[in-house]
Amino acid sequence: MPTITLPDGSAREYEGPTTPAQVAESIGPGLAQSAIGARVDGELVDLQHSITEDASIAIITARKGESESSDDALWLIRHSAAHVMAEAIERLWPGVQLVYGPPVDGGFYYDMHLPDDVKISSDDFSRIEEEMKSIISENRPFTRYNLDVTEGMKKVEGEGSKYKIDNAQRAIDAGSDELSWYATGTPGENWEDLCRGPHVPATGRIGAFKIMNIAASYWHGDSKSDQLARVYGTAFTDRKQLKRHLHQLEEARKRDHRVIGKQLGLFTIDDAVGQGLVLWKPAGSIVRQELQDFISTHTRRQGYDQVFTPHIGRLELYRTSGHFPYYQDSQYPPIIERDQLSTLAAEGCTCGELANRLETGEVEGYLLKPMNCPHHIRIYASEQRSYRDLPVRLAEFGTVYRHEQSGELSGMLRVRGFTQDDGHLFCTPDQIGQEVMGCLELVKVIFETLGMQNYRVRVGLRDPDSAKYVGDPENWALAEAACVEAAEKMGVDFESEPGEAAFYGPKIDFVVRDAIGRDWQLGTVQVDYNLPERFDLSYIGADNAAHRPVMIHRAPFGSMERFIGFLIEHYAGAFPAWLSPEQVRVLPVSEKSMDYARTVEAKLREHDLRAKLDTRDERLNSKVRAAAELKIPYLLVVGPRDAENQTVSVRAHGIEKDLGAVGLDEFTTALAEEVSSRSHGTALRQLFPDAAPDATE
RNA sequence: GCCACCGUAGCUCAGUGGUAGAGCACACCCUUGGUAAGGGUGAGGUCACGGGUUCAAGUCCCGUCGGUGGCUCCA
Repeated sequence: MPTITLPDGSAREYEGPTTPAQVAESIGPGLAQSAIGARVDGELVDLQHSITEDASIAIITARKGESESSDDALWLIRHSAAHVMAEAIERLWPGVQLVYGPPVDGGFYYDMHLPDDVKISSDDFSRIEEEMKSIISENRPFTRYNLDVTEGMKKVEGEGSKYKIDNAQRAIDAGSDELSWYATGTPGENWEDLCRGPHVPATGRIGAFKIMNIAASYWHGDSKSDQLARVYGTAFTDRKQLKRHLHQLEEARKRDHRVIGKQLGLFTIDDAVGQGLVLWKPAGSIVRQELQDFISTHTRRQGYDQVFTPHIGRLELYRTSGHFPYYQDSQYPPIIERDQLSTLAAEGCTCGELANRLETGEVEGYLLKPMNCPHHIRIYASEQRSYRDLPVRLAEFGTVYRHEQSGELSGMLRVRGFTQDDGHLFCTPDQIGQEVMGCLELVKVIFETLGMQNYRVRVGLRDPDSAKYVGDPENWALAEAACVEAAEKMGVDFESEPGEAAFYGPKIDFVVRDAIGRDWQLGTVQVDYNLPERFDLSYIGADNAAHRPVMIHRAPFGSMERFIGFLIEHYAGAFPAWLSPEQVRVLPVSEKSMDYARTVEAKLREHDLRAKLDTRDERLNSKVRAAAELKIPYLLVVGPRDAENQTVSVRAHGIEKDLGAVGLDEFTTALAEEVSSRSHGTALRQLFPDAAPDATE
């Protein structure tokens, strides 16, 4: 006689074993009809799941129309849609071997191994969808049945798919004492798949779906293993939700930094220069320079010293640091002097030998620097250091080059040449805590100014069972505690991830998500015991003996390329005035007002504002439109009335109307103040308190 | 790097093996205007590159380069 507790706390008793379906039925026919699954004691299950003991239960329903379905509901629908898609594809292309088909963020996919003569392309999507529609319209029940491990393995092995055998074996290895199948219909008659479930009660409950994309994947995520085809789709309770989802995807694509970067003339990547090498156009350079100035102001306040170092360094330097040859694959090849090359060529040296000799140091060369730390380390080592000098904090916007795999390159977010807001701190072990804290404070100040709230913090700690780490365990414990404490004090949510530390020390990473849903690591703070050792760094302690300093690497924003790529998407190109390439544009109503317009422009420039004048022979409508598309924060319309009164008629980005006229001096002062305080929309709020305060966000 | 798809004017994109297209942007002319495209005229092309098939290739085939998405990688 199980007692079932509902989410509202009420309890019901049932005769003998029951199911979520029966529970829903007993509550009401409406609920029974819209139920698609349940959580029993927190576990997601089928409606037919057998409940034999007291349990708490929450019925999962598919909400229609405007209200959004819960994550659980979408998970069930998408997982079930993956099955339907797999069945459809198997019908269309017999011989396809299914591998694995889970729901994911925003949809689902199914990995499959295609016979050699089968290729699925986006042209086939409508056929797949038609087939799926027919399966859905048959409204066949998802029917689960279980076999014990022996029987189950016998069945899977009999069917002979190595992928399914592997899946079954993994389930058993993970501790399952039985294997389960889901048939869409009657087991033995209809299509079925090895699957742990759960699913919606019947195919008809998949309200709306769409095949989105096809891509390749590797079996077990191993690039040396079988290549699989991955078909992506998405599914919702009904068409309305699907339509809204597709619309959101379209809107998100408009924020894509590559699209906006082109529209606003911020940057370009030119094949004539090279893959993954960003050319900052004048407008983008302004954004970058402003941001660098901003960051520099704060690092100076934190006691950093600015340094500059060259773009290349001797190979020996990187042999010492260990970067060469360990990361050779992702470095541009070494630069070897011409004389040396000719000598080697004359000796008949092969490429393989050359590589060997470069590695051993018999042949010397230069490396396009993959990291700034060795250069900074040599600056530290250039003087004798006392404990009184520590921490030494060196900062540089240092450009590094990494030969990333071509398939990885993506706009400004993954490039081959990039400038890190790099810094290296050399300190005593007991200074680590305060220094890590300082790094996080900097991040916090800058993210707050930029209005960035949607970032995650990851604290990478060592795996206690692994021996791959350098440095003594006591120091590690100290450094890890410092990182965790700093993250806690920063007051943001963070995840501790054991095993994610670098081999040389724990780290804190900042992760953001781009317009199309991909995660990117921006900044990082890393404690390092390794490099001071490798470079034999020291300082003289109070005891007059030499001691080893600890290094902290920190690039709180990662690279200027990635950070600004992300920032473009964050603002959808509508930068706050202080960052905006063009802060204010003057629009004369007609040529007759051109003289006054020039006075206005000159006045703005006197206040160091980035102002431009639209001199085109166009109507005002056209000038407003052009400026609005460039997302310029402030537009000043000037006509005869304004000339007479020494006023400007203001329009602000995001507010699609004339806000009214204010005195030229008044406007200029207010905007100059907004810019110098790096605030967002203060001039607008000051001059036009009635205008929507958040409209420029 | 792997797989799939894509590459046509500065940009966004049409284009059925048979004369290379549109809109925007650009130049010039008309227009002198008060808040998201005033009108006209014109210029602009090695259809990514290299081979091949064909009487004929932007279109079909092969290769190379580049881009996009995913996978893998990321000190």
